[in-house]
Amino acid sequence: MASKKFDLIPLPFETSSLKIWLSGLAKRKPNGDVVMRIAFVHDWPQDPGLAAGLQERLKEKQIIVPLPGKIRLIAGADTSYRRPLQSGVTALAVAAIVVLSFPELQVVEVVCRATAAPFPYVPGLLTFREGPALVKAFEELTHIPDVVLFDGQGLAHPKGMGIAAHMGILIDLPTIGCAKSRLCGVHDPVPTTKGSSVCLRHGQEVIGAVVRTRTGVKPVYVSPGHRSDIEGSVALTLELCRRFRLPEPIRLAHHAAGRFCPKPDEMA
DNA sequence: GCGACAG
DNA sequence: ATCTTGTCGC
Repeated sequence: MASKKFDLIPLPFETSSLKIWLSGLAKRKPNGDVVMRIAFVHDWPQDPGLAAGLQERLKEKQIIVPLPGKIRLIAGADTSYRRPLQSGVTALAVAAIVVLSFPELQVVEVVCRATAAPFPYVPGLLTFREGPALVKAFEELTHIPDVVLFDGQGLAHPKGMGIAAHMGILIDLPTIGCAKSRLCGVHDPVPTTKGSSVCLRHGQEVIGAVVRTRTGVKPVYVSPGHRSDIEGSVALTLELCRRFRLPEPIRLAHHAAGRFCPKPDEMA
């Protein structure tokens, strides 16, 4: 459940179960709880070829547009792994989603869920390893964020369908990809001062930006996922980097996923 | 054929 | 990502 490092606060404004229920992005669980609804549901292929094919079909649904003008809730999502209790068994993926108020950045909600992760890590197919756990976590979220940040690429992916883009289409919300290293694309050297950024290109197309979030510290790779654009993604990412290299939502999600201890009965 | 390669 | 303690530096 919630990581005890955080103090969950009540929202200082109107965002309730009623609101998400009316938005159409919610569903009611058997136990009565109103939580987020996954807008696009699909099976998780175990075959790399089918996975790549699915990315191409999802690409047609991707929309690159400016972020919403009013942002009150921002979420960060991250996944950690835990070695199986017995060797030779499938690894466990632990997904965490932390919702923060914006611009205060107070923790509003934390959800952690674990699932088996049979799909191996393959560059370009990261979503098929982390996606199942992330979807399970999103289905328990009781607050609908205005934008979600992921620890990986969005548009800056060989097929333009990095984990931020893929998940954005599944939850039908604005998303941003913020990766710690490069997957593809080329770029000029990034000025060493905080706030500097250069374009990340793939051929003649600009697919994202390399952003210096801390002076003298390795830059991060930012690219829009779904319903967001490059400029807005870079600007918001910088606003979310208060004292560290990574934006606060992702840092907190990373921490939450790492310390979560799943009980035997709460994994798929 | 030889590298590169999110987490 | 994960296996892992201490340690160098701002």
